[in-house]
Amino acid sequence: MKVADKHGRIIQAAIKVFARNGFFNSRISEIAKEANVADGTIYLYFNNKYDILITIFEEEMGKIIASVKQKLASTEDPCEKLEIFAFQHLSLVEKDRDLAEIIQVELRQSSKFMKEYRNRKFAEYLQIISNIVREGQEKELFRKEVMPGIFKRAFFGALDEMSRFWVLSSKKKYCVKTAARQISHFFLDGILNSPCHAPKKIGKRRHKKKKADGR
Amino acid sequence: MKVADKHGRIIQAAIKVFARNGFFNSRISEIAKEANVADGTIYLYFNNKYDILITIFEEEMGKIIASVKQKLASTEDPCEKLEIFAFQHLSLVEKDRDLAEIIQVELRQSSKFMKEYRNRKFAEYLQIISNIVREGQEKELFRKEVMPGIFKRAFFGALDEMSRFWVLSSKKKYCVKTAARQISHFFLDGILNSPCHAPKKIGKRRHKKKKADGR
Amino acid sequence: MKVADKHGRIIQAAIKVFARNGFFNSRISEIAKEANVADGTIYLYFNNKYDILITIFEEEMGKIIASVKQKLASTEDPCEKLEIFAFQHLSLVEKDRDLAEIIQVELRQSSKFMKEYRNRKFAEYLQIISNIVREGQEKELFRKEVMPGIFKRAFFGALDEMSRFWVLSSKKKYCVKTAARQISHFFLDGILNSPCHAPKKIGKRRHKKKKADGR
Amino acid sequence: MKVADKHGRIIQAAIKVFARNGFFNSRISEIAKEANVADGTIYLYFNNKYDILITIFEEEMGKIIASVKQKLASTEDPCEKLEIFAFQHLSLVEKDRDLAEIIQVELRQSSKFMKEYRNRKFAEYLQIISNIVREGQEKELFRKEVMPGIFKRAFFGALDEMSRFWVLSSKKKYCVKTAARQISHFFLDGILNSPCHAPKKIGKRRHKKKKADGR
DNA sequence: GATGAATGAGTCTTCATTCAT
DNA sequence: GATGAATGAAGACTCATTCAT
Repeated sequence: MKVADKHGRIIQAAIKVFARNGFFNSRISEIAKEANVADGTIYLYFNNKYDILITIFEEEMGKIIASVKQKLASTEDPCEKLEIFAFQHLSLVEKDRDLAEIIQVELRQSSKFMKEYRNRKFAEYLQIISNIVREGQEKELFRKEVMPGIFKRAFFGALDEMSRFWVLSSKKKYCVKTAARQISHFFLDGILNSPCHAPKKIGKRRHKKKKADGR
Repeated sequence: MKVADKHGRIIQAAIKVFARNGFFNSRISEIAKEANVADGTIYLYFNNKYDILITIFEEEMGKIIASVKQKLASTEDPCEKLEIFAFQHLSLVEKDRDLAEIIQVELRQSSKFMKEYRNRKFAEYLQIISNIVREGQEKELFRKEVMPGIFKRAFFGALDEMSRFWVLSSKKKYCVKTAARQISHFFLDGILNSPCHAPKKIGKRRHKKKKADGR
Repeated sequence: MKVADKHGRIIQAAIKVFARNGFFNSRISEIAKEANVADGTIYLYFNNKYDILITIFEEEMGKIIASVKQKLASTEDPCEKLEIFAFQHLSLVEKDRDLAEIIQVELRQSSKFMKEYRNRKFAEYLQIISNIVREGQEKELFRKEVMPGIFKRAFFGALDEMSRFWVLSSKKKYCVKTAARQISHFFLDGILNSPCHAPKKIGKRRHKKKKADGR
Repeated sequence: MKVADKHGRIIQAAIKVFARNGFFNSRISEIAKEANVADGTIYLYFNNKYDILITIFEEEMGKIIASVKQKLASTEDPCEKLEIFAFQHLSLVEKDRDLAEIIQVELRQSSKFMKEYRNRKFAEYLQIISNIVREGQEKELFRKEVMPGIFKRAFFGALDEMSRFWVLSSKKKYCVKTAARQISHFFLDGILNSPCHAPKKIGKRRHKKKKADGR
């Protein structure tokens, strides 16, 4: 029960408190109170305040990555995979807003160490996306010009901004499913009505030409 | 000779210092030193440390919005507009990394006030994107199913994450032009090689069908 | 061995320091040093510097009032009571100069809150005097024209000024007993050599008449 | 006109501001504003903030002493003189509450310098009272046992406390004339109903005897 | 292991005072 | 003389961390 796992209780309390106040405006004493633990006890489990933040990231991101990877295993289709990724990402945000807020907001604090640390751990998550892209390109489903290194960021960024919307606004205009579908379709099909899809160099102003030919 | 404009000097110094250390790890005295000004002088121009952050956002976002809007006026084509927006956004990030870092990272601090404040000012910027989308839809260039409220976030998020890459990594693998073009093309054309573009309800798994029809 | 009662130690230290420098010229760090306590420890027991002052007043005035009331219980004679009050008041000042100085001087700081606060607590002390007067009037020992509301202030003021003399001058020309006796006699018998004591309206210039009748 | 006498304007402004906030809570800039003068200008007329306080005391006490002495010259009767003194003192307080508040409250700040300084200047005022007493004793109007050094403080203290009542309470239950008369009568006649006024050693419990002889 | 009272380093902010104009 | 922008010293208060129990 709640009594035993102090480590876990502290982490959960910290997630709640950090999400509520932000890392810098959170007090160790507040976390201790929330966890029903003495202030000093926290230092039996963590080196310092910052270490709690790192640990949250480490443990929770690990879970997330594992979970997403597992879900993706259900299909071979890169298109589907992208949509599944989008759906999973947004679902997680919806399910655990506090955690999402911390990963979204608090972990962007620009402590040099954090920046690098986060990047390393984070790269793993982004990698999932670029792997899907490469897979799609190998299967000749996705265009070769698409640069996976750019795509992974763009795709993640789109989801991330969408979830920030939820995290910060607390009212949810769109349902997760709709959002996940819309976003993955943006990236799969684009938003153009009926583009001419002859393979072309990305970077040539194709749609300008369209305009020229009468549209 | 000391430059007269203390307000401006303090803002510039603060941008530099906040970018270097983060808001909470920055000291007023450091900003003062950087601005060649006495500590107390800062309080002649700003109410408190936080006020400096707000002011940076207010003034600089104002400039950015104005600048972007002006650039967009050069064309009528919504497709081009998106690419221009992307290019402008990324260029600004490249030109003033410190400022970009602050807007990217520091302004996400979760002070409840900031969250709301930032959102308000920020909405203006996002609005530019959704207006382009609506314009494109009116001209029947963009699909009707695209929800501008989702698109604006997805598009901005893609650019934002891309620029975080620059801000945080400090090495730049891709040039701005390439990135801007790639990203706007993701959203215009999608990444699929030769999709079937009969208008369809977004939400129906179109690419699933493709799979079904033999691909 | 360090004494356990930190609250008490801080109060005593503060009395000493406030008396030495005045409230506004006293530093928390000085009080902490005097109390053999860390600066921060003070804030475990008091909300702020001002709160220490308030607490001193509250606690010590409580003791004083209780002590005086107890001493007064030893007699029924209002005349004696006045002298006892005078003696007690001056004795207390003599015994604890630092405390007396604070009550005398520092608590007159004109913070609007303090003014009112002090008055409330203080009224209790003055009340003791006016009650003695009313008692004396009921026993027909004291003249009916005497207004207890004025008398209490006059009597207290006389003692108060006398003690300021001690507090500020640090040399004591008169012994407490003498001063207490003189002052209570001023108020009981007046200073006139052989006045005509037919009951009269206070406010009629009695001593003028005397002059008229040949003196 | 208001324009010319900056010294006077600053003094008047300071009296108002010090009375409102207390010395330590008053800002030079507030005084400057009240006096319609630049902050720096104050330092053309005064050495520092403290110097303003001293000057207020010096100049205003001078005026008060002169004024009181003049009024006292109108009679030879020590009894009358005491009542005149009381009336004058209380009238002054009523006329200029701000000034009274400062002299009452602010000048009691326990800066060592102020304490001594105030005492010196103040002694002059108290001297007036003890001189009246000595005069009365020489004329055999007042008892010889009365110690002028104690009396002057007691009498002044009574008036002083009475005026604090006005200064702090802002409502005035008793009129100045009544208060002045009551207080001077306390000291002239005492408050006993019909004391036996055979000259006696002050210090012998006379009123005890009364009780003994049947009252 | 657990506690929470105690610590004291660290910083924002104020404001009397100065001085170039 | 007058100004008021600029200065920078100083201090109340906070809070992460420690350690005796």
